[in-house]
Parts: sequence; C-alpha cells; structure tokens
Amino acid sequence: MANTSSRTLRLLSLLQTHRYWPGTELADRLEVSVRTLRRDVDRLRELGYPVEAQRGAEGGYQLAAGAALPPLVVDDEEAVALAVGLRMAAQGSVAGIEESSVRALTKIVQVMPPRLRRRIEALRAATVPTVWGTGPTVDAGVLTAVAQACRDEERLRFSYKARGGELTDRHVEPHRLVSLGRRWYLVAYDLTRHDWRSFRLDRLDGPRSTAERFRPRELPAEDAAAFVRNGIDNIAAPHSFEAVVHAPAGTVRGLIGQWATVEEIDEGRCRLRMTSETLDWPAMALGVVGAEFEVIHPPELIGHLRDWATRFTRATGG
Amino acid sequence: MANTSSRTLRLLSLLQTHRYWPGTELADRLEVSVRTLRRDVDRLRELGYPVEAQRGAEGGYQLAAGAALPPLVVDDEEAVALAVGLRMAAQGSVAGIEESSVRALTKIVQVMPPRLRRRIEALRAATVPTVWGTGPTVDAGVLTAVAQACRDEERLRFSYKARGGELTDRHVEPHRLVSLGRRWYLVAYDLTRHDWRSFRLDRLDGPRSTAERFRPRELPAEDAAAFVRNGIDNIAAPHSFEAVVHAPAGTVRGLIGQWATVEEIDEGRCRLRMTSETLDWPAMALGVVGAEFEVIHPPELIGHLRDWATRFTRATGG
DNA sequence: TCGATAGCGGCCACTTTCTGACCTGAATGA
DNA sequence: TCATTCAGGTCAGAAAGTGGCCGCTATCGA
Repeated sequence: MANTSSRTLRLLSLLQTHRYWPGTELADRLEVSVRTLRRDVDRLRELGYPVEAQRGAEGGYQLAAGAALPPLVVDDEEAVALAVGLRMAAQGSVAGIEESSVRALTKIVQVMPPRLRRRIEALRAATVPTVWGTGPTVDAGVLTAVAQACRDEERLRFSYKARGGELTDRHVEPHRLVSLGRRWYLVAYDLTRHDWRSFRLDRLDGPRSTAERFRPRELPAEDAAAFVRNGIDNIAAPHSFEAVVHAPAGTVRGLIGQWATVEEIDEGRCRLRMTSETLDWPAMALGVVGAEFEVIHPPELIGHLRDWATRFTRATGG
Repeated sequence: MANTSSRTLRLLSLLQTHRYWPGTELADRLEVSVRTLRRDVDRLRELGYPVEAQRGAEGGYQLAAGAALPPLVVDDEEAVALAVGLRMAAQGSVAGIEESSVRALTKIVQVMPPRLRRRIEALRAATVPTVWGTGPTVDAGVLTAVAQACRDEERLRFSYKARGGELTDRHVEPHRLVSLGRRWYLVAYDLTRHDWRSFRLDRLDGPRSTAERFRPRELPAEDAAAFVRNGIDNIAAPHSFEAVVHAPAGTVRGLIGQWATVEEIDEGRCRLRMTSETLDWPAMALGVVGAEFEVIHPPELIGHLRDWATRFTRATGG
C-alpha cells in the first residue's frame, strides 16, 4: 500500500469524491510531502486527467472534465446504484443504449463483491416497472451471463424453449447479443446443429458457461443485427402518432412532456407527436392530458380510443 | 505513459474488458517482459484486486470478484449508459437508491467529457417515462448541480417558485438532498433569511454554484430527512384502488402484472389491486387491459374514467 | 499597495523500486 | 511423458521516486 501506483490511484479517488482539495490536506491524507503531491498531480495530468488548480488563498485542486473518463472509484452503495440503473437501461427503457448497458453491467458484475450482488437481488423486488410491460422481460442474471460468455468467447450451455413449446438443451458458441424492438437475441453457432442460430433471451433458461474457450467463427451475414432481422418475421413496427390538444403547450408539456414532443400551435392549442409500438401509449397520454383533442393520425387510433371509451362508459354505468 | 502506475492501471482495464488473458499477450500489450507482468499482477493482488490465474496450457489471468470494487475503466458508450441508467434510478424508479444514484451520477458527470454530456442530452428525448410519471419531475441537470454543491460545500444561488407562485432569488448553503415520496428536497441554510429551509427541487430553477466554499453548520434536526418531513404538511397519500376485470387472470397479469397485483376470481374474471398517487394510473391500467371491468373502489375513479371516456368519445366523433 | 497564502517547478542528494535475464519449481492438459 | 504456463527467487544496472530547499507567480483581502 505504500507505493506510488496505489497512491496515485488513491489521489484519483479523492479527487473524485470531493471537488476542492487544498494541497496540504491531500498531501496529509496520502502521507507524503507537498512536493511529492505536486509530482503525483503532474503524473495524473500526464496520464490525461485534467487536474486543475487554483492558486492563492483558498486555492486547491480539482478534477475537471477531460478527454477521457478516468477510472471511476465508486463505493458500495454507488456500485449498487450503477448496477440497478444499468439493469433498467438494458431492459430497454431507453432506445439505443441497451448494448452498452449490458457491456458495462457485465463489467461491473464480474468484479462485484458477492455481498453487493445480494443487495442488488434484494432490490429487484423494489423495482417499479419501467417499460409498458407488454412482453416477457429478460432476467438480468441471464443477460449478464450470456453477455459475459460472448465477451469472453466461452462456450455456453442452456435450455431453450422453442416456438412450439418443447424444451431443448443447447450447446453453442455465443457470438453477439442483439437488442431489437424491446427483445434480446443471442446470435450463436449451435454446436449440435452445426449452424448459426438466433435465440430469444426470454426463452432461454439456466445458461451456464462451460470453461471451454473457442476461436470465433465468421458469421455468414453482414452483422449480427442483420442476421437476427432476417430470422424473425415480424418486428412490431412503431406507429407514429399525432394529435392536436386543446390546452396550452406548457401545461401539456408538464403533464406528458417526457413521453411526447409538444409543439405550440397557439395559446390554447398544441400539437402532440410520439412514436410507439402499441396504440396504448397514445391513449394513455391523451387520457392523462385531461383536455379535449383531435386525432390527426393514425386512423387506427380512433378505433382504439373508441374501444377504451365504450368500456369505460359501460364500467361507470353511463 | 511509460511508467509503472499507468501500466498497472492499463492492466486493470485490460482485465476488466476481457475475461481470460494469456500472460504473454498481456505482457505484449503492455510492452514489458513476462516477468514484469507477473510483478504487475502481484501489485494488483497486493492492492486487493483478486487476479486469478490458470496454469498449464490455455492458462491465463482473470479478474475475480474481490472485497472491494476496483476502479472501473469504462469506455464512452458505457459511460453514457451509466449516466442514463443512474438518471433513471435517481428519478425514483427504484425505491431506496435515489441518494446513491445521485452521488454516483454527480461523480461521473463531473469528469465526463463534454461530448458525452451532449450525447446524454440527446438521449433524453428517447427516455421512456419513468413510471409514476405524472408528477413534476426534476431536471437531471438541476439534480446534479445541487448535489455537487452539497458535496463540495459550495454556496448556491437559484430562483425558487414558492407555493404562492411568486419567484424569489435564493442564496443558500446547501446541506443535503433528500428524496421523499417521489420528490427531491434540498435542505439548506438560507443566507438571506438566516434560517434553515427545505426546497422542492422541481420548483427550483437555474441553480448556479458560486465559488464560495463554506464550513457546514449544524442542522437543528435529527437528520435532513426528518427536517423535510417536519416541514411538509401533505405527502400525497396514495389511493388504493380495486376493480374486477372480465378476463382470465393470466392474460391480465401478462398485460399489466408488473404494476398491479392480480388475483384470480374464476376462469374468466380476476381482481385487480394497486396503489397510486393519482387516478391516472388505474385508468391507464384499465385501458391497457382491453376488457370489460367494474370499479370496486374508490368512487372518485368512476368520475375520472367518465371524464376520459367523454373526451375520447368526443375526439373520435362518436 | 502590500503581505499572506498556495500552487509551480528547478535543483540536488539519497533511497527505493523497477526491470529484464536467468533460473528452478509446480500445476495442467494433451 | 511433454509442452505449456504461471510462480517466484536472485542479481545488477537503470530508472524512478522522495524530501528539502529555493525563488517564482497568481490571487485575495486588508
């Protein structure tokens, strides 16, 4: 614990936990002279982490935003928060970052002390559903196990429920994970069937990594996403949707600004746009808005709203 | 870039990105001899990061889970995923980790290159609403700015919309952030009013950190959360809600099982229970269910549903 | 305007460590 | 059995890291 590298790391972590540090205090904590501290700071700067300094009375050091992200030193609670957040992100709450979420999650989970893993597991129950829960969700454990096998080029065994419902045991060389339209797919070379297959992760159970490593084969497709896309017949194509709401843009934005874009038309009206895979979303949005509106597009939405309305009317004895 | 500390860090990051590494390859990448690599590995082990090794043919090194989390070396995309996930977590999708999410978020945002910040901003639009999305939400920028000021003990200025609606400028010594019932509060010492106050973050605008640091005062309360709890009169009491749905329990569970509890009554009917702060949620749930139902409780819900129904009917020209 | 504070960095002498080379040993799997 | 790969001791030379000293500069408050 007494050598330079570890001290430099500790310095980095100190700079991350608190913005300003007087040089003397840092030197004190690291148990070195101020001169050496300056040299340590120089070292960090040479490594590309921009440590800024204020001179004069009340001066000090601080870590600024640089070209690259420094290694993040997080404590236990923060690590749990990271993992939980990433898990949500990986489940597809935000379009476009699923893959990197899983990568980061795998990275963290791999080195995470067991006690923290247990804490995350305990928090699972507390998770409020993020996505409009139509559709099966993938267990985060399965997700990371498979992602890890892909990354580490380790053969994988699991049981798979095929479309018909029958369970089969599989032994594959995992190639890549693909997130497509709220579903996760594993593209892998099936060692029993001697061919490439794609597997839906929500139908995959009990993945266990064998220790066998393998040399990656070349996928006979442009990329993994294309391979999956070819294999599945129907991806739910997102509808785009548009309506005019008879309420000020500001009000509407306050109510549902997060799920839709709101453009002002005039003082009392605004245009609402959103895309969604189901018609439920626009219906909910228009319900929450609490104002009169007209549907511009698509026509199917009108039928859908009418269905809600008749059911609601019937249920309320109207 | 040629010295030991940076190499040790690079080794750590290599071990994080890929599970198995043959010693020779690692040595190659780090441009040192195998002997030195072994010494580097020893160094990591001394620092508490358990690097495991397999001997024999096909052997290699890997980083296992240890007592503490090593500094995380993440790439750009992963960093974005982290930030986005944490932001969701901070908005209260998971009970109990809001505070640590914000802490971690602050840490990351502070050192994050501007280009990544822009990417996160761009992703904001794509975010699916955090669940109980009907209340006012806190802007993530405000949240991190305030959190940073708390952490760094820097005075803060902002404008605040009081209950009446009038805007006032405030100058405070921020003490702590408290997340309570889906809302964020800042506990701070108001320098103009010479007293402790709590501020709702969603009413707080344009926080700017003055560079003035201060010595923390002692809060005249057990802790910050208690202080906030004393100050607010009405925590929105969640309504409990109940309905009978004319559809099989399994079907209903598949559709909205994540947000409500579903009990089977008989083959074709089930009982739906949930609690929510607003009446919008049950309405949405009943809409998504797509089946006939009766509201058991509470009576206000009936009026609410009727309102939706009439608006929908009018809008669809029925 | 001046003085106190605090970061900057050169210089030097001394100490520590790092490094590569070479070696033997031990575990592992074909 | 043998090849492979990690483990770790020893050695000498090279390369750092370290603390103490110095004068310098930026900043702030009196």
